[in-house]
Amino acid sequence: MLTISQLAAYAGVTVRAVRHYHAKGLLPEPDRDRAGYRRYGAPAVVDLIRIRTMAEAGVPLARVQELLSADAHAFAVAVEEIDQRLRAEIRERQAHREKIARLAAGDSLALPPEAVTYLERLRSLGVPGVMVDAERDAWILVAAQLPERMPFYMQMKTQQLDDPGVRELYRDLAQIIYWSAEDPRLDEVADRLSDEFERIPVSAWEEALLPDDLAALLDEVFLESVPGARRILRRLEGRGWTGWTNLRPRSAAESVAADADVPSVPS
Amino acid sequence: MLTISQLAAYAGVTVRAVRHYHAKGLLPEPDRDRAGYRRYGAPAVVDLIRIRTMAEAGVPLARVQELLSADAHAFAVAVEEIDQRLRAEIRERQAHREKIARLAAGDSLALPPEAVTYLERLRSLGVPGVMVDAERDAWILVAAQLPERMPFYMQMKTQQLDDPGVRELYRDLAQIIYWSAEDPRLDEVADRLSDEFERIPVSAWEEALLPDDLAALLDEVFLESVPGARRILRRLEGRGWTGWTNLRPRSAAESVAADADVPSVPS
DNA sequence: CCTTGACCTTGACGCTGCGTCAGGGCAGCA
DNA sequence: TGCTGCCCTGACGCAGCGTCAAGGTCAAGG
Repeated sequence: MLTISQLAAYAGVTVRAVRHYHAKGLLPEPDRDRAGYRRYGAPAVVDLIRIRTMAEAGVPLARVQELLSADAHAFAVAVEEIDQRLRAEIRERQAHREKIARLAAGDSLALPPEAVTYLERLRSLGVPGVMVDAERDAWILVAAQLPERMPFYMQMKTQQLDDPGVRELYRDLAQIIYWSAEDPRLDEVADRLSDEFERIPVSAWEEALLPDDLAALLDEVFLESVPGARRILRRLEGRGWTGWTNLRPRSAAESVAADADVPSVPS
Repeated sequence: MLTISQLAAYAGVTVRAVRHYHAKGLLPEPDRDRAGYRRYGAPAVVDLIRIRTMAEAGVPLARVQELLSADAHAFAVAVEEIDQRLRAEIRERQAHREKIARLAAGDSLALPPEAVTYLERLRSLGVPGVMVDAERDAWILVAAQLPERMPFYMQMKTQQLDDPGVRELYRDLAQIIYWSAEDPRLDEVADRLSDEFERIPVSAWEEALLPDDLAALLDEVFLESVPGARRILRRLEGRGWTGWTNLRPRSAAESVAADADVPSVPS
């Protein structure tokens, strides 16, 4: 007769595992000797090896129980199911590998590649790091909400950068992050922005509207990260504009006031 | 300002997950409103999306914490380590798939293929199922203890089956499982066994000895599963044999009595 | 006879990443 | 005032054991 540690040694498992299988009902509790020790016969070793074999094949212990006493058909079904799970887990991990490979390559996983390209272009134009970071955070929010519209937005933004006037404005605009909340130069920048906005046809605003709650969130990012933000917005309002993320001529804003589901573009 | 459910919705996670990240220290606890509710600003959404992105890349939460504030080098090292773990897990699951595929194919995973072949041959010789099962259980024990010697044993047993006399003896021997413990025909079978054993050179015994504890275990299997086992052993002893699994002429047994590490062959 | 060391017993917490109650507070609406 | 819906904390549950903790047993040696 074997003690629990001998049994465990024969099957190549730990004593703890054996007791666990007892507790789970996979292995029947054997008789005890007068000291209360479990005493096993040879069949227990065979049972235990069977359990181990299934467990090592990736079968969850709960299913080992059924499988030990299943007919051929039920067994085949169960095995197929387990194999499916294993395949899914492998695919999952492969996807994880790709993701962390992209992480290692320096990509921000929270953004699609076209957004990364756009941000790099911003940086190469001389826009300060903090500003690019703020812009990046804003786009992370958009990408999380509307991933399918990211290519559209990025194409739009990239096209805007093809205009030298916009590029220059962008570089100058970027500087405001260093200015105090009441710097008078803010008004001048706001006016140049307003002039630029007027060149954009009304239809383009409509196309790029974001859901109102998301827009509010992005406005908040702007207001919190840029000291002069509030003054810029006030000045723009004086020039007939409303909002920032969902920027619109006031007239247009009134006409679509009830409609909140059309996306727009931030910053 | 956002409530916890809004924050969660923006990042595409559950409320429970957000609280979990707070508890883990991954995401800072925000200020509360007067009702004690957590109120989040936009940056929290970005932080949360970052955490989610790493977690979905298979990074354990404990490491997400370090990685969020790691320099480029530490980051690369950590990523490499995580990738290694993922590769290992994929290999593991692929091995599991192969194992359960063999299970589905009807193989007994607890036995090497050559043992399965041997057992099938036994069955095809007309040996009753219960007997083959007992033999299988015995070999499962051996395979678990001495996997590297299984090819040797199986070759040996298979060779024995090439002898028509042995085959016939085996078929007859198999019947004893149905006999009562004191069936007089048992003595006759034991005598035929003894005759057969005498044809085996002493050197062959030595080569096939099993460790004594394993042999004792296998003897127990025999004694417990075959009613007439004890009577057979008594008769064999009268003919000058000792043991069963580690069967030896008594003289040989005495000469190697102190030596317990040499393997032998069961049944 | 006592001690020592190796083994045995049960019970319970720990790890991962949350899901899922349980029990109760707060806010707005009819 | 009650209903509904969201928020709070606290705690258990899941898989498969690892790892104490606190104590009983057994065989051997001094």
